[in-house]
Amino acid sequence: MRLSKFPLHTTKETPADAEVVSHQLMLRAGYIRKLGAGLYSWLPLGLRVLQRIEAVVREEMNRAGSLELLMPSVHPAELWQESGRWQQMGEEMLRFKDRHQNDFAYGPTHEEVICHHFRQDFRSYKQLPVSFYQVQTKFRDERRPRFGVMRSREFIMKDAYSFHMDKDDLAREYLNMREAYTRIFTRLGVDFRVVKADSGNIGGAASEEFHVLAGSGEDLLAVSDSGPYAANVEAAETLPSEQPRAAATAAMEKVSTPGQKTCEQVSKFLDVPLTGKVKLLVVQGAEGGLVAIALRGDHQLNEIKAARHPAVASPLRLADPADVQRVFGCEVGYLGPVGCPVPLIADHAAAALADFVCGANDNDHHLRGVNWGRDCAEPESLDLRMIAEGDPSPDGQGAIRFVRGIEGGHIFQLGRKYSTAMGLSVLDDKGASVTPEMGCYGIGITRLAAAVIEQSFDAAGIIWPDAIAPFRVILCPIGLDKSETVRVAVETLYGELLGTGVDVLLDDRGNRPGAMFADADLIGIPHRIVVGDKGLAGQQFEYKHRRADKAEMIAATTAAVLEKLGA
RNA sequence: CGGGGCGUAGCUCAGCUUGGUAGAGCGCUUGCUUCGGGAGCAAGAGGUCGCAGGUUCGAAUCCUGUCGCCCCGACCA
Repeated sequence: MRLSKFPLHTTKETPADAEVVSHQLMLRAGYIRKLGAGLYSWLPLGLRVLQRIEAVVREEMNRAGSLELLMPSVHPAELWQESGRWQQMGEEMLRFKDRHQNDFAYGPTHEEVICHHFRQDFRSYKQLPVSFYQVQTKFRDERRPRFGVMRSREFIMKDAYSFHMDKDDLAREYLNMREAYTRIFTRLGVDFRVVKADSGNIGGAASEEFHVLAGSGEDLLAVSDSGPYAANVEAAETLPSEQPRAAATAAMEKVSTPGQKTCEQVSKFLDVPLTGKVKLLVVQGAEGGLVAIALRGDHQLNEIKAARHPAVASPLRLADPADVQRVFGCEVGYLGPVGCPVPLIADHAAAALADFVCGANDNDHHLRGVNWGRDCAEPESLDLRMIAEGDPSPDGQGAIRFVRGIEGGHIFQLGRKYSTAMGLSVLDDKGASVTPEMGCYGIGITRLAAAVIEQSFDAAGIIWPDAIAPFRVILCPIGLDKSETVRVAVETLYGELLGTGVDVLLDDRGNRPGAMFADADLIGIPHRIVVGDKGLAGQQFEYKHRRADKAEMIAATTAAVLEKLGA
């Protein structure tokens, strides 16, 4: 491609409304342009990157035995009503009516649609297992789109769905996809981690996320400092202490704590560590009523874990303070397990405390020297809290530290949630009806483009890995319109590179060298060849990798250039 | 959804407090000179000041409404 015929719109100034570097650089380098909140156009340069990513994804999906198809982005409401998600999805799903006043949704995901097609055509165990994928535009009406294409409303996703006769075969395919994803992320040249995940409202059992590690990532990951453990903090389990609970030594005592409502205040006021305090959160119960949850003072509730408890309403909702006042007879801030008027469950760490401090269920008063089993009922003890930095890794190897990641892929074993809801069934080899097991597997194509940049840039601009660079090499002729020698040399090289199938960009705009180099660096082409009279005098081109500090001289031949490109 | 902020030239922004006929830098066009890390000089083109209403002799500026965009927060005990 000749830059004289390729619209390249770069800017020196950083757009005001871009927060993260990937967003800034994609705008500055002319990869994307904003159309509205969470809506971006991909300019020719940017589209090339998307197509590169898609190509890698397609190759590996095909290799893994998945079959590409294409489903509509607009879905009839009936399908979503059938699965129950028409109600569940909430505002995130964009809904509209057609001219006949029928309801439709712009598909945020395609489980319902693929299930519908499956039941149209699949009858026999002989047709299973089967796996389909598509690369399709999705729309999720995010409450707050941000960070450019990293969290946009419209985005391109590769989503795949597999169908199986039993759980074992689903587990096999899950591993197959896990390997395919690992190959994809490796080929894209990113530093990534596979982490245990919560399956969210999509439902199902096993689930892992592929995270591109980056400080600007929106997800917090709990990883072991010395073992393989890695989980999204939402999903990270915590272990009960191996030490038995200490024996009670203190007598329970009511103390006045006027105005001390938070754990921090009480801790300071009574001079006891946060780790010696039990706090009580009150949430809506599953069947009306309230449920109390006891946590150690320094711990945070994990809402996902709590909502899984059968007595707790799902999704989790904190109790209205007025209801708490009515039932407990005191303000939130003075709640405690002694005389707790509602069912109580406790996190392992809170249940392991002895001689602890807690609210007295009486305004402006707390209790100290409280012990489970003696002063109040022994609680049901389970894992309810967020994992914290410094906690032992749940697999017993090392301690937890937090890192940030960008979720680029997610694999699920869905089980039969959708196949049941959508009425799928096939006959097995004995003629019995079986509801197939399902898996689903997603990769955020547009998000990955941004994620790669978050990991690979410098002060001058983007640094693309070879695998997804819009062009592999850029030719920068110095004094193109003055020197016939340069013109002939660069045109020859350009033609020969094209002939070998290399994606080559020729900067034939006649710019000054500084402007040429600045653009080349900003748009992030990994290899650069400078052709100038100086070098040609010694039969040499100048080669520089985008990451290298300095250029080097190579023989002025196409073969020497190809060798540098690793082609 | 709650809170805050911003809409003025293609881009980044000033002007608004104290109403008086619209500005800078970058970019763009033309010419000359330059030519190995975003060149210099000169001459130009380019804006219904988001939109609608109101106040006023007069509104980018004041008032009301509306639309769009950005940021923070969304659960604490």
